[in-house]
Amino acid sequence: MPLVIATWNVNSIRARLELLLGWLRETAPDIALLQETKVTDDNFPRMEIEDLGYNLLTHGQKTYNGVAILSRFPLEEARRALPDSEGDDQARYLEAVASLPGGRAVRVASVYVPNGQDVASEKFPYKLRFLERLRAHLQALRVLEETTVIGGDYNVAPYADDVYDPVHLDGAVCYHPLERERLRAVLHQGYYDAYRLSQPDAHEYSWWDYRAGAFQRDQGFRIDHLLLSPQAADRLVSAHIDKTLRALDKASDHAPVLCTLDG
DNA sequence: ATGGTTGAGGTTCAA
Repeated sequence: MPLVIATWNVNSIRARLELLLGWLRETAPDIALLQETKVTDDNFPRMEIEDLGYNLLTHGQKTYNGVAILSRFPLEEARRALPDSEGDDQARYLEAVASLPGGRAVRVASVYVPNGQDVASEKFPYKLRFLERLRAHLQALRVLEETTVIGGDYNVAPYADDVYDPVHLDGAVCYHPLERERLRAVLHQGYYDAYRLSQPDAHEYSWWDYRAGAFQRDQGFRIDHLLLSPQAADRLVSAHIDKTLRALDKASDHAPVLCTLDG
C-alpha cells in the first residue's frame, strides 16, 4: 500500500481551512505536515479535520509560527521542540511516530525554519542557529535507522536550480551562501531531498511572494522540502509540487509538496 | 520602484 506524505505551509490554518479541507478530501494524503498555523492549540479547528479521518497533533502559538501533524494512523512519541531549545519559545518543530498497519512505522516531523527576514537583521543568525540545531537532531535520529520523513518550510533554496534568478538572488535571504551551506550540511550527513531525488532536472518552486505578480511570473523559490532518511529514500516512488493550490483564490503563498513511499 | 500583498490583531509586525 503506497504511503503519501505531504508538507504544506498553510499561512494560517483558520484563513486556509476551507482550502485545506477540500485538498484533504481530493488529495487524501496519509500524513500531512503543516506549518504557519498561526493559532494556539486551544483554538485549532480540530473537529473539521478529525471528521475527515485524521489523527491530529498541534504545537502552536498566537499570531506567529505553529506546526501540526495530520495522520490517518495513530501518532505516538510526540516531541514539541528540537533539543537544546532553552530560551527559544517559538513553535517551529513537531515530531511523532506514525504506526502503520502491519507493525511498520514512520517517524515524521513538521518543521518551520525561521525566515531570517533580512541578512542584516538579528533574525538571520537565529535562523542559522536553528538550522544547526536541526542538523544535530537529525544526525542523532539517523543512528536509529528508521524510515523518517522531515517535512517543512526550510526557508532555504539549496541550489541554483531552486530559485528563479540565482545570479541576482545570490546572497538574498533564503538563498544566502551561509544558509544554503547549513541546509546542505543536513543533506550531506545522509538525508535526501525527495523532490530532487525524484526529479533531478526539474525547475519548479514551492513558494511565490504575494506581491508584484510573482506567481504569474513564476518568480519563486523551492524552499519547502521533504527530507528522507536513507531507509525512507529506499522506498521513494515519486515526489511532486502541487502548484494548482497556489493558483486558487485565497491561496497560501506556499504550494504543498508530496512524496509517495512504497510498502 | 525599498514598491508590492496577505494574515493576525490591533492602530504594526512578520513573511
